[in-house]
Amino acid sequence: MKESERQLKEFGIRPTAMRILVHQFMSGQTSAVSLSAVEDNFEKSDRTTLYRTLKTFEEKCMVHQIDDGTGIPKYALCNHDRDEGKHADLHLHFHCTECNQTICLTEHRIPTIHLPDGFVPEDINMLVKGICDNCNH
Amino acid sequence: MKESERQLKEFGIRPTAMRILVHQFMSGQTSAVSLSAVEDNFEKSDRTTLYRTLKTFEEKCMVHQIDDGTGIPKYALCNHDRDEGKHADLHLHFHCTECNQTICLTEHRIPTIHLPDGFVPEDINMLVKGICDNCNH
DNA sequence: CATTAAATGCACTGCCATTGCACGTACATA
DNA sequence: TATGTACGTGCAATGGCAGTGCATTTAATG
Repeated sequence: MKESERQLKEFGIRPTAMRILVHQFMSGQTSAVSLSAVEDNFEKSDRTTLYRTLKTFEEKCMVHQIDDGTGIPKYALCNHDRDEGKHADLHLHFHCTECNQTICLTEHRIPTIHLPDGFVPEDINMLVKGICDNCNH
Repeated sequence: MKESERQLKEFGIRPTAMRILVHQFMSGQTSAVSLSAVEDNFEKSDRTTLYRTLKTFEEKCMVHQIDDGTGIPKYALCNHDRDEGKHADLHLHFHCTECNQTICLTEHRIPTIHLPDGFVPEDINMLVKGICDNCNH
């Protein structure tokens, strides 16, 4: 896909074959993916490469890392439609304890929080665990 | 302290010497502690014992586990003053990226969230990262 | 084509949660 | 007091997964 290549360039990432494939893969996902998941999808490639690929994507703010409480970091493409600046991941994340999938609820902004005096917030992470729509039927 | 012993019994935990000590230790903490932190404080005892001690405390709902994004689980005594039922940890957690401490902001309840249709919430985790009061001076 | 930087693959380290097993200790019951 | 049983503790080992160092390959540039 030329589209993936274009996107990569847009974020200042050199569009290598591997990176294009990984981007395509992530574009096709409805939920966040773990490194292992990517690994399983590209058995030909090395774990380290994929690891660093995701890191690069993250540094360039093309994907954001999600901590869904499983201890295994997940990654998802950022949604830059709405201009969220550097904090492109300031939305709600939902982790389904049934199917073990983690999805971004980009519609649901994290409500503003008032902290005690002297506390300066820099990043906010909000995670809801439960049963997702799919598993509820 | 007889107090720690009393508390343990109250939660249905047999008050062994080790458990009493761990409880006392946690009572004296202002921030959440990791297993390693407890370990460092009780060099005489075994890591496994402390690990299982914390697990037991958690199962009996005397402490709650906190995921502060560091990948290392932290534990803190639950605040049962306000009756939160099983969800005694439904408050905000703050992780200071400077001193690396994680504290419970029990005053700050997590705001109610409206999820899309079909999504059933069971647990909510909200974490703010930033600079704490202490490190700000 | 030559030079240089970046990307990739391999081997390895290391942290830390978690588990299996054996031994010790408290508690209940006769 | 003896004895059995469940629970607590300690040791050793496993295993998952993040992260790193280094050598090799690939791509970009003049």
